[in-house]
Amino acid sequence: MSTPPELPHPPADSLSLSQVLFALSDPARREIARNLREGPLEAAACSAVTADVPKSTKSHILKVLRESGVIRNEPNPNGRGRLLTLRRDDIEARFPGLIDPILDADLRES
Amino acid sequence: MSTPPELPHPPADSLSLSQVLFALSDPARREIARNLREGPLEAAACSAVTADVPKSTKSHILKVLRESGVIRNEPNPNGRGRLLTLRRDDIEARFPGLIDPILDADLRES
DNA sequence: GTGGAGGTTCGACAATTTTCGAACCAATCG
DNA sequence: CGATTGGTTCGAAAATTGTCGAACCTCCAC
Repeated sequence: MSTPPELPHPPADSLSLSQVLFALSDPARREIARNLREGPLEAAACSAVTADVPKSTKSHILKVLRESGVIRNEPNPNGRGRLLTLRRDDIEARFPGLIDPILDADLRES
Repeated sequence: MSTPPELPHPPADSLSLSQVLFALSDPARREIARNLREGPLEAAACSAVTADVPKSTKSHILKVLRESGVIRNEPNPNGRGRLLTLRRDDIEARFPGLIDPILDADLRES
């Protein structure tokens, strides 16, 4: 019956700044967001997290990003696995100018 | 001899994005930063935190902000108590465009 | 169907963060 | 000199986060 893993996402107009900043305050989570800048990716293809971390941990990382509204995580329409999308427009609409400086900054982070 | 409560501050060129974002991911801490936008303030005059919170707690809040490099906390040159300053230029130099959207956003935060 | 591969959830435990009282410190005012 | 004001530091206890194995689910491929 019900298409199962349809995970909950916060609506675009109720994103919380605290949650977004918190989610992006972690390098690993930020790296994923940065991976999605050029477009959606299959979860399995996310570098740096593809790394040597147990899948339950990876799943938790994605959960924080999803629940904060930073990414969307949905079943891959055409293909297997899940598709991750940066919710750039939603974030930009609610917190104009916020997302780019954050993702740009990592390029020169120590 | 040494003027005592000279608290340590991270140098401008070594601010960590993770630490800055984390510090600003908390509404109370963000509110203080916002209070300092128009210029330095005596610590005792910080609204919202002047609120009903024990001083040790308030001091801890300031510590997180200071150690992340968001604010400077120094003895008040002319006057009693301490002077808080937003390290706007330092943050801007290291993470261009980051600070304003964050502080602006609170105006419309739920 | 059976067997992965890909992924979520749950529970437990470790690690970090928060909160707050108590002790302490420095400067100012009587 | 006290005493008061404004503030930091230190524990310790509470709350939140992070990590990871085990169990489970689901879509393919065979």
